Amino acid sequence: MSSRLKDVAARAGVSVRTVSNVVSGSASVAPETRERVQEAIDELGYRPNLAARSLRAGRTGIIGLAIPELHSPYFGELAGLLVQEAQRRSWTVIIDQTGGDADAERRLLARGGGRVVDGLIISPWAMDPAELAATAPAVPLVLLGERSPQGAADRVAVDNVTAADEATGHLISLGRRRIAAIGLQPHLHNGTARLRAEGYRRALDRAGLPRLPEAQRTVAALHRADGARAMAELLDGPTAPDAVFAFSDELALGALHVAHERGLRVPEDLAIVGFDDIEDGRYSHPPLTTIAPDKQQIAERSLQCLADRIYSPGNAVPPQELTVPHRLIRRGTT
Amino acid sequence: MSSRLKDVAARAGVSVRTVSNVVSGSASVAPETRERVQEAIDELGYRPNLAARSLRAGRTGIIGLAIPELHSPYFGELAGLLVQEAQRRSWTVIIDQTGGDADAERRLLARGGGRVVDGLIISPWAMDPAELAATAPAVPLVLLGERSPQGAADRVAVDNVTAADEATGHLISLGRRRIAAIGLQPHLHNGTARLRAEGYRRALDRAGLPRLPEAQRTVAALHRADGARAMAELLDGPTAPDAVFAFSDELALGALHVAHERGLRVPEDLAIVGFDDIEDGRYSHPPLTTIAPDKQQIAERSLQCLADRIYSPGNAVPPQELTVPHRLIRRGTT
DNA sequence: GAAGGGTATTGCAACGTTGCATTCAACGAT
DNA sequence: ATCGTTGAATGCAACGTTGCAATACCCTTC
Repeated sequence: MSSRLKDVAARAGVSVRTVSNVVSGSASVAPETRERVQEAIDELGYRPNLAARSLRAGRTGIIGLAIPELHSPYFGELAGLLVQEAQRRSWTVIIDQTGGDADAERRLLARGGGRVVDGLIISPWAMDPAELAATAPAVPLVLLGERSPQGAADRVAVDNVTAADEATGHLISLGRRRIAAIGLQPHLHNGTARLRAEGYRRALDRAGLPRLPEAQRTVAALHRADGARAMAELLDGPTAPDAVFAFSDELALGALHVAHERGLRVPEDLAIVGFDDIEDGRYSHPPLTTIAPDKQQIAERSLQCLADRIYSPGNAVPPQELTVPHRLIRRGTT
Repeated sequence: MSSRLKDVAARAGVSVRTVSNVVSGSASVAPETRERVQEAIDELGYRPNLAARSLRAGRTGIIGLAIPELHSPYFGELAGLLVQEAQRRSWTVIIDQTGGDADAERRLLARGGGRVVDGLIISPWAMDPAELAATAPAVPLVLLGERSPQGAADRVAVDNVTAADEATGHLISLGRRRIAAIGLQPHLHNGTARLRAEGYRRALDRAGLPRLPEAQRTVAALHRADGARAMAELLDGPTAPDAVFAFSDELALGALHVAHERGLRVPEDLAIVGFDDIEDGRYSHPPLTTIAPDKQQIAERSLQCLADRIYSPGNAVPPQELTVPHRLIRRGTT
């Protein structure tokens, strides 16, 4: 059933080493020998044993990708791009779902040391960045979207503060004055929400608009349901907003849903800006204005970082902070 | 940097084998020895080398999952469930994106023989089922949603014909008479679209409604854009439909989008039923009526199949065809 | 005090592959 | 004819782990 170099060698009447040479193509092999070996390989259906290869080479050709949720459109799209980009480099991707669970993230880092993977791309969510830095695994690490504390690892992200500032500024420029924010997550160590909140406040301050605490809504997660809940709370509150900046497109879509339910016209009565540029947002009714991070670049540069560290561990540069571009895409909700 | 059993053994002053015993916990070790070894492990930060373990054990603890697109909500949600379920069984999942590309699917099956993976779950798309059966890899295989030709592998799917029949029947029961179908894919070997079309036609026949060729729209892919295009063609055609059965929720959402654009009221002027029950559909405006496959069961039973074949290759039963339940979820579009 | 049974520890070998060094043959140049 | 060079094929060893079998030791029992 499972044939080895040895079996092929026996069948072709050559040594194990020669078969290995044919398979790898590294050394020179006489044409007729090569042909004979190839025949034996085909007949036996030989496939190299990657565990043995990895053991020998000290590398697996596998990288790990850890994201909170695969089923969320943003991470789904990003994972798709990363896998695609990894294939280009003939890497295989192991995907892990941490589910916003700190334990799962810890387990993952621990396994990173187990050297199943040559490198790790992680989008931290629940784990304390300081702990993350301390537990740094035995393999090269790239952080997505999270500022690592003392530069423990390479990091790829958009400029969240500026992006949120732009989103809010866009609403202000449309004449909106009661601008709510949906998506604060003070309970999580993940800094993304904090940065976006900072950008939101900065834009308000610059325009001389008051920061209303009740207009800044905390959410448990970034799903549509959370956005819907927050929107309902806002509309039931003392001062209904005339615009909303949601920290993710999913939140925005949830908010949009509630706005429709309540009979509000979008964007006339309520303008909405999201964040992520997921595909759904292009097909919502009306289509969603959003901040679009350059996901393709996130994927490319993350893998570039990993490749540099995996293949040239010698000339290790200090951890880098890479900022990928973003842009405001104006659609129907503003 | 990378410590081995040998290093730990040297430090703790015991043999390599004893360290291995401590790590695996299989044999009995004296408490004080265990403690001494554990200290050495902690100090050196020892992590087992999984390549070596796999080589020894003949198993990797990794299973492969091949889906056409990670970024599509349906596959994203399904992948999430599968990964979660795999974690429960302490398996790691490698995800591969075939992109509806037959070559990618072939490459994957070939690699399956490379024994990086102990088993493979594949959602075939572009590959000819007959070829798929012929190329059966060296590892256990589970097919998602595809009827394998001569029962070459286990298969997990919903009853597509019946489900499509129910969806169409639902529209008929609402009094609709000009019911279009969006999602035919005669160019693909993937049988899913064909089965859903069959169910659609069966329902029409039973109700004595004519099968209008121009009401059965072919699509290139199952995305919103394809649904939008097909809907536009239908509305520009000679007889505008009063209902649409879309073979996926994404198609349905694209169609819904165009319906809004054209000023049609949904469901009054146009009723829509989708297929998949993706999360977006619950938050569209109005929420989407759809056929919901039991994704949790798809995940559970696929992995159960794999586990059976991986751990008990001896008592190999013939390939099974598992049908998972589905149900019609009525929401706002009908 | 010898025999028997259990516990704790160990050495050897093997999983399948590839790097290194070596061998052997053939050929062209001197 | 001899030497050096190149091409082709090979054997040995090692990657880090664990199964198997063997050993050494202590304790109980008659």
